[in-house]
Amino acid sequence: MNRPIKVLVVDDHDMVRMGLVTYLSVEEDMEVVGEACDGAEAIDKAGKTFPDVILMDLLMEKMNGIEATKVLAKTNVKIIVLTSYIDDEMLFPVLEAGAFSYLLKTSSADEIAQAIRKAANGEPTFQGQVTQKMFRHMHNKPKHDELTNREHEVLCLIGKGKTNKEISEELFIGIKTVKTHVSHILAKLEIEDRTQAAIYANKNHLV
Amino acid sequence: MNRPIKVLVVDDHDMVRMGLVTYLSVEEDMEVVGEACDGAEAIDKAGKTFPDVILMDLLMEKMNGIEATKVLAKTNVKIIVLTSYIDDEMLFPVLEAGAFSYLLKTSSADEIAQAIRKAANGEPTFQGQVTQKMFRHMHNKPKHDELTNREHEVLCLIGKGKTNKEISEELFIGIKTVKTHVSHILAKLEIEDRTQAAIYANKNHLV
DNA sequence: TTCAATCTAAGACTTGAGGCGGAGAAAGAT
DNA sequence: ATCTTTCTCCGCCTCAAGTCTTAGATTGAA
Repeated sequence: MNRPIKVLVVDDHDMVRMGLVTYLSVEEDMEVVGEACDGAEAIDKAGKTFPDVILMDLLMEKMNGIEATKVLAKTNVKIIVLTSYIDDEMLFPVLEAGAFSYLLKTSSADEIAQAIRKAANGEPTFQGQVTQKMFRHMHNKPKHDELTNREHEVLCLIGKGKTNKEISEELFIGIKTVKTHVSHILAKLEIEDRTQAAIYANKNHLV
Repeated sequence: MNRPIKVLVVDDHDMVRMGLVTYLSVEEDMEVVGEACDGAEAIDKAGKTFPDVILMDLLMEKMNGIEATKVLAKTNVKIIVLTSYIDDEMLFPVLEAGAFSYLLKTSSADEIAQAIRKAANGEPTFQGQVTQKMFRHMHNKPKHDELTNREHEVLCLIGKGKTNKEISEELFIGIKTVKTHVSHILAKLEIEDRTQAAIYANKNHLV
């Protein structure tokens, strides 16, 4: 065996970091070179410690894991997402952002160690339902994927119960423009009115 | 100092248990007497190790934390709920079930140790917004309680995205009547339009 | 019996929402 | 250099939504 695999642990939960560090310390072929509790700190630490693998939590206070992954994936570090549950809203964005593996926090310590070894070797690990979800995602992507950024913003505000006037003020655009966006949203989502749009936004956790 | 506080750690995440155990082992006044990864195992272990305090996760595979709390709270053990986020759907049921303290997993290791000491001493700990939520829960029971049966029915249909006309047909009443109900709903819920009503209905799982 | 709550509904009125069609500007892709 | 996408905005039009006020019928409680 060569040099140990250098691991950076990123999680805003004290105890999760502690658990990971404790376990990984007994594994002889890997070494925790740093810890971070948010995305920004992760980027900072990664620039100093040059890890081979990063264990990354997704939900964190300051900068979330997706943002950090986007930045870090540009280097050659392998990012293993380690999250509490499979959330469609997070899964695909983070995979697109460049995550290399996707594990649930219910994983045993051993499974995590295996995933780290594989990642260092260039093999991704995807837990259970993730593969299925990816498959479904490919063949049946959500309708709101077709929305433009602006339309997405408007839909979010509709989902909060805002009127067109309020939206126009919040986005600094004219009411007419908002109406145009709304019409496009309704057409793309194949629904009839803003009420259904609001329901859609909430059901799909776009709010 | 007397005998150490006996702690039982219940969580289905390997790493969380490991993190807790690691930390608590350096605290001299407490001792982890057992670990469990679901509610059933927790009850079993508690019956054998007689802990003073139980750190309990809520979301677990087999038997969830609420069920386990209901059973265990009947003994004199103090149960500290340790969860990822404040979910109204879980908070009050688990408090009613007999939980003694409520902490977020974002807590520092030190905060958790403090909560354990306090619990052993008979003092509950509630983190941040929990107290506020409890207060609001007590004094501000859901607004839709004031709704009449008919209004409740109408609200549900609004929550499904139906128009007044559709509602009138579904309930075999006139559109004018539906409008009357809608107006009353908006007034009682203190909102402005049916879109907000739809969001309300969905958020409060009235659909 | 009397009173309060609920469900029903009407008329008159205002306004927000949404469709339809057109159009200019900027940015990227080819 | 041209085409496409996206974001911006206009006017015109229709209709659903919502307000306000009033009111009859029923039911159950005081």
